[in-house]
Amino acid sequence: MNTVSERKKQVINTAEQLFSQRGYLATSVRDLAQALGMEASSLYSHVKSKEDLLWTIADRSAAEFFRRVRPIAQENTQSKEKLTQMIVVHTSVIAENIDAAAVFLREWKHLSEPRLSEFTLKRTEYEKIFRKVIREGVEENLFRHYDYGFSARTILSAINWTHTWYLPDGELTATQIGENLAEFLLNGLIRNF
Amino acid sequence: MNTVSERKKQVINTAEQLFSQRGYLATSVRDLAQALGMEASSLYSHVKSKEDLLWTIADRSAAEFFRRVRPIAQENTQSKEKLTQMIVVHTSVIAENIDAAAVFLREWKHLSEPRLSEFTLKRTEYEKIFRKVIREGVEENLFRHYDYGFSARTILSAINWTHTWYLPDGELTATQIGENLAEFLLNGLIRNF
DNA sequence: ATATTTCCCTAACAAATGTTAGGTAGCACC
DNA sequence: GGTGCTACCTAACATTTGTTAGGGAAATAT
Repeated sequence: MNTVSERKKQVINTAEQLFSQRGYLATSVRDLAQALGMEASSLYSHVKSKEDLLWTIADRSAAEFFRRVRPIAQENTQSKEKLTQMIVVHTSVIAENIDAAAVFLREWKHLSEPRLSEFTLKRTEYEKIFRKVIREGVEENLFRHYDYGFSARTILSAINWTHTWYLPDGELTATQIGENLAEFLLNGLIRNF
Repeated sequence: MNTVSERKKQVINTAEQLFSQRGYLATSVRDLAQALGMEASSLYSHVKSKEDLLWTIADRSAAEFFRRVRPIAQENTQSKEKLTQMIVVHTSVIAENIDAAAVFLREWKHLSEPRLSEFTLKRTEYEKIFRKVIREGVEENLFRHYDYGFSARTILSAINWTHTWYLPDGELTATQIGENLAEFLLNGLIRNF
């Protein structure tokens, strides 16, 4: 019963694009309807409310990050390898779902309670995955020791911002960008001799 | 003739706070007026339009980043020292003007033309300051070579995100956070032996 | 053939939006 | 004592907002 009709998928897709490009508040229900070639009220055959759409998009995007990144953190390999892979894959998730990711990263603030709290909780959960691997690396004496939250947030910030300039048809593939990011963040800008 | 009345300063200040906390579009003129203890229409004695407020805040914030960071880039010291200082000072500007910086970083998208273009131009200008110092470091064979835009954006993203979690009364001062960031970004997470 | 479901419509709603018009009370200055 | 300025007011405006009510046509299922 959790199947989503084809038309509803189109609605969600279009919403992702518009929310991502213009922002959630700057996108009216009428804008969205027009982009779909229907009247505003017709949207309500597919969706309970505008905020429901925002929630759907944000929640799915969150789920995708968990689905792809968590398994890596649980592997039994070196923390350096794991963190590298996590950075690469996180970058890929952004690149492959660029609009949804933008909504996930920027528009979640417009959720109202209790979903807002639920969402921020998930975000913290996700950050913890990174913290844990970083802690492992520190305990192996491989990573420098900063506050774990600080390290995790710094890394995630650097990756997340790619959503503002990543071009699907640019020179670099998402994986290449991810690999560059991983190298940059793990080794720093300064060369070691 | 460029003096700003005391009351107008209060208006701008309050707008900074509200735009930063709730977002530009989510803050109505009536919200702002209420926070100032006046009626919505009274705001227009001080300000031409709501968007004018946004512009004022964003433009001033931009000016402050230029004013504080550009001189460092022009110093005649080692690129490593310069970049470190630029990271520290950029972090301080955010911390010292946390609301204005948040508006500068997140809400500028709601400017309309021609100011939108003017603003994005300034942003690119600012990024170039970082690019130049990074290029210097690469040419001195001190920094690793990535695309200069990539390096600049990665560094700036990591710093800029601090605006979401920086607490004026937290454990770390802005300068300490900046120094940590500089060390992290220049040396990487991995220890060198 | 009938019933149900899917998908969309027109029309309307109350509320909120940014902004303008026009006015008033208090103050400073000549 | 009049002039002008500052800082606010009430009232109203045209639009836009998200959403609901109620219905209709076409496809699908029974």
